[in-house]
Amino acid sequence: MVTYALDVTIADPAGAALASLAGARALVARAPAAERVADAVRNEVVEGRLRPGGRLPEQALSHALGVSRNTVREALSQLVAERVLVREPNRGVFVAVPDADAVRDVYRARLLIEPAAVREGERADDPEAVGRLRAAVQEGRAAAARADWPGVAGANQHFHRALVGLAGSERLDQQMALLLAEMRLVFHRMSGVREFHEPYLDGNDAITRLVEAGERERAAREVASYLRTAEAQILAAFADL
Amino acid sequence: MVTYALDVTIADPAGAALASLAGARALVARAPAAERVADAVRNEVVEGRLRPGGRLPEQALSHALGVSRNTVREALSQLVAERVLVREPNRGVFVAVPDADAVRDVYRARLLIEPAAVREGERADDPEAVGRLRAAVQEGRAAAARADWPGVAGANQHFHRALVGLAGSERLDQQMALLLAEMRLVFHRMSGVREFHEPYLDGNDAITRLVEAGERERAAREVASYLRTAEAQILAAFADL
DNA sequence: AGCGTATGGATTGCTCAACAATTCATCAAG
DNA sequence: CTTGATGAATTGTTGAGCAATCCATACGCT
Repeated sequence: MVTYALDVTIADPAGAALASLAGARALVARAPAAERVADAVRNEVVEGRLRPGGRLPEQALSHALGVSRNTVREALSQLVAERVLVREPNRGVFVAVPDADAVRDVYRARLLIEPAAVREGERADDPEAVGRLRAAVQEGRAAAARADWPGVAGANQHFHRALVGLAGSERLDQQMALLLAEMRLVFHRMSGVREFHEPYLDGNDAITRLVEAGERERAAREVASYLRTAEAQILAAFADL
Repeated sequence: MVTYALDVTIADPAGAALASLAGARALVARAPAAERVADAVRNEVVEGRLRPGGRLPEQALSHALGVSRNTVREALSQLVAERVLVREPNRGVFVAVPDADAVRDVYRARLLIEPAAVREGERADDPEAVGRLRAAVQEGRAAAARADWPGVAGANQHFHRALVGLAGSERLDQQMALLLAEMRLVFHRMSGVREFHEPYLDGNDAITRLVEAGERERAAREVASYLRTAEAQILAAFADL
């Protein structure tokens, strides 16, 4: 091992081979505790095991996850910043309960970003990026075949992440991940996840084909109309609750 | 005081008037300590008093700001999530040093969001939203007249926030605030802030006039070309450093 | 019953002190 | 001039503790 590292150094005086190991640092140093707690809680929330409006007492989490209350606190703060949780001063943090306004706001953002990513994205003809679209479509079909409706919902989210991925911006990807996490909270307030997501399987396929064919303008319009009907449908479901 | 609250309740049984006070909660409960620390540090950074690459030892901050190290830690985590700071495990947190890749990534995001907001924003003909554009233009001119170049840079940022404000989405506004904070770090790595921002005073004015005239398509194109030249200029400045 | 007021427990917000693990500079040795 | 040891400084994380706040309950009065 030591010998091997030495060889590499000698064979490559400029150190380029060593530089390629820089990314490995993330692997050797395990994720900080607060990060892991945040991931765990976020998972429980988006997976629906913690209901919107539900409370997250610090001590309970501390005990359940085997970390100190301070660490829990750090994790919760991060999730509040992500809008997954809401903090009410001196009362605690709760799973966010998105209202109709939140839905409208999220869709206003998505309606700007997603069609634009399809229309002008720098990676819209990069086979790898487009491949992720196709993969998400197939993932959705497979889940539907198994009658795995949460799986269909997940695939749908992957599809929309792949759409934004066409833009080729890490920062946009990250932002979209937040918006989609919020959307999962919205879905958990609605019933009938199946009826909601199923019709979009074909739509996603159609959009993917358009992108693959380089018909970006038409694909973008399709995405926009997709989003508009989804928003209307969700708002309608919210109206009677 | 008590009597007054009582009167309101009686005069408005539905509680609509009380609902309007919900926002006041934020005023009665002062901002949490971690938040204030984060704001303070972020200010120092974007104001340029803390140089990119500079280190932020926890103990020093704790002592300087009169809060515990735990609180400092919470604030730093938040700023890391905002990409203003970077954490190197077991080494500390540092002011981020954006590289050319970061610049490209930020501009890819801005180039999608800003023109789209101008072209399709739901508030693009709302006088209040458009007024903020005009206000930012005047702020910039006033600052230039005083030879206050950091002021010009600030006004420029206000202008771009106002552009995104045309979309009418809180979440997009917030995202743009992060992108612009990162841009300030970029500027602090460059010299000649004056030469950089001054030419855009007229450009902003022109864009504002187009928006005011309802020429949204042309305004959007103008914004896009604005962003492209700015990016090229910044990347050129980065090339020789 | 209806309404204002204690009272006490539970929880949050924050601090302080401690300790293992890690990094880094220094310095000695090969 | 690299290797290894030594030690100081800093981070990561824990635990205990306390004031402030909230909330449910009980109490008292009308």
